[in-house]
Amino acid sequence: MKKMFYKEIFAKEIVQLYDGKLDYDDVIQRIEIPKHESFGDYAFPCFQLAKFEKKSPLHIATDLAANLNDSIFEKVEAVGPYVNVFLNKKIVGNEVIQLVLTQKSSYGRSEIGKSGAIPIDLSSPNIAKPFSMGHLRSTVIGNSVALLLEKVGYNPIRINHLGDWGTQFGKLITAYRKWGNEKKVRDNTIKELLKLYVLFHEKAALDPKLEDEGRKAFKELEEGGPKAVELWKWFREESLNEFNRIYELMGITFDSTHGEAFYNDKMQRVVDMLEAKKLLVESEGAMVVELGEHHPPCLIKKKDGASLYATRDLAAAIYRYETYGFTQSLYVVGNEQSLHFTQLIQVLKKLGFDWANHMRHINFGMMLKDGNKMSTRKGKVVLLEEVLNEAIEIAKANILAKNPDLDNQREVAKQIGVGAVLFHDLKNDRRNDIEFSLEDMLRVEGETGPYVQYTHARACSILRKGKNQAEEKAVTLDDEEAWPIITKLRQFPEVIERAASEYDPSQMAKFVLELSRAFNKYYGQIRILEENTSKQARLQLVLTVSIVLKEGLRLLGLQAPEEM
RNA sequence: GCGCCUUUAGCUCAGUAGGAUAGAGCAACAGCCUUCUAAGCUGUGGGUCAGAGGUUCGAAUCCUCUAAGGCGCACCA
Repeated sequence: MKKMFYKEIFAKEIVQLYDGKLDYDDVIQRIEIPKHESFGDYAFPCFQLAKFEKKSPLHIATDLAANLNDSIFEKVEAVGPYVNVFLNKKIVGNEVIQLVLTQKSSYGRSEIGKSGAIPIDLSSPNIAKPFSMGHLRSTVIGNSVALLLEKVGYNPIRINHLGDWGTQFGKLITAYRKWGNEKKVRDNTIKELLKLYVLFHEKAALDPKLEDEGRKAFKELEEGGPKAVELWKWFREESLNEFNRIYELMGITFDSTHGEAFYNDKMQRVVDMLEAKKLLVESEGAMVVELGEHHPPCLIKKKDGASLYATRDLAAAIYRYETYGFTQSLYVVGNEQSLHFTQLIQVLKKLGFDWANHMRHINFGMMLKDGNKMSTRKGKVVLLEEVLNEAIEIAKANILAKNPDLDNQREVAKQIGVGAVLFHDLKNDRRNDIEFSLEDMLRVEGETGPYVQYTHARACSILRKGKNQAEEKAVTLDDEEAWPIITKLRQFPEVIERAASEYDPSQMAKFVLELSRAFNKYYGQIRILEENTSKQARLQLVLTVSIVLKEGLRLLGLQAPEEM
């Protein structure tokens, strides 16, 4: 992958001027990108040098500025204690544009990951419950993290660790046996099951004995009781049908859908290992692993002998290591489970598995409703499918109003509606809690997915009218107004690297917004299709923007329609 | 009670591993389509960066304390 080393050139020149007295790595770290365009493309603050040079930073800056010269710099100036350099817009602009034009959608790809396998635990909805907004976050963030990691050369393995096991199914089976109606459930599975689940918790609050009954039913299931298993299979299958519809809408696929139940026969081995290492102790009737003063113990077996969340996750972690030989193992799961993952990693380390150090909880904030957690148990859920469909309807209405002759209206409306919802979830730091707001989620103006998609479609429209002249031979662009676009295009590979290494799609979301803004501004200033000597160069710029926007959107899991 | 996290414009958030005048979007107001997609662009107003100390040439950013809010802390996942 060819890279552009403008910053490195700047750093090298400074180091040379100080002839061994400065450390290159130190200098490169200190170089910053100024906030204001008027301060140039890179800046070097001279405060640190003042100490051993025994001169004022202003003095040093002036000296440095006077002695720096490289054809790549258009201007070097000292402003107070800073040395600001301006890159040669023609040379750099041209290099960037040609680079993107040759590499196309692989621009920004790297091999940092060396094909290392990274299983990513994402989405993981609970069977027999509706796909809620909460699971949207895991799905969308996890998918984008996978795409980013793939772009930097890793081999991500998307695992949908379905919540298809556990006491909750005992509860559900109990509820179904007591109050369920087969026909109703058959007609409207998820909604009816949710009703039963909520009902169970309402009744259990009054009659604690129900909880025991639920636990007993789960025990029956875990021991393979045929009637319980039959019900469970039914609930699972119906739920999967519903989930698959949503995944298809969002364009997300998985490499594995081994849910928790898959580990049912793999848990005994974990228990044996723990026992062999004498880590398992009895506490209040349950079997636990003590984790010292700093953490509460990790529950492995309930007093009735049934397994728990941690038991299954331990088995899954080991299975993943043995199956994939991962370089990292990620869990895209909400903040509220951070204790669970620290316990999980601690227990694995106690078992002597060094690879536990490569497990990471990719945590994210909760979707709140009126400042509080949404709880399935209380029936407080917003259904993702309904939100997606509403977003698609809005997109359809917009198309009808703005571009009624558009082909493929259904498909485009889907791309835009889904794009709005996904982007809304990705644009902010994943660790922030987000207050559920249908209004915000369905917005299509401003900092939104549709805004970026629109910008891309706009660029495509110009290219169509430019009759592909952009594809022709290299030419030189000399619009000052294009510089902010060039700057953004240049940063794309760095943004990818950073977003991938920090598992942070929001950086990519911000990037595509900024590139869109830069392009839309340019669009307002320059008449691209005007017949003159600049036309072809401008069209090339437009082409690069469309390539990078499309690729940026793809890395977020969004489609980029060419017309909308 | 213990642990983790959050607090920046009316609202939602950025703020590049401490640096030059704290930025966007939304909302409000005022402009821009006979000419490349107005899901766009331009402009105006709006801030004691929760509060108090400290470290530093320099703090929204690091440290300490205080306040408010959230999440977690044994047989749910």
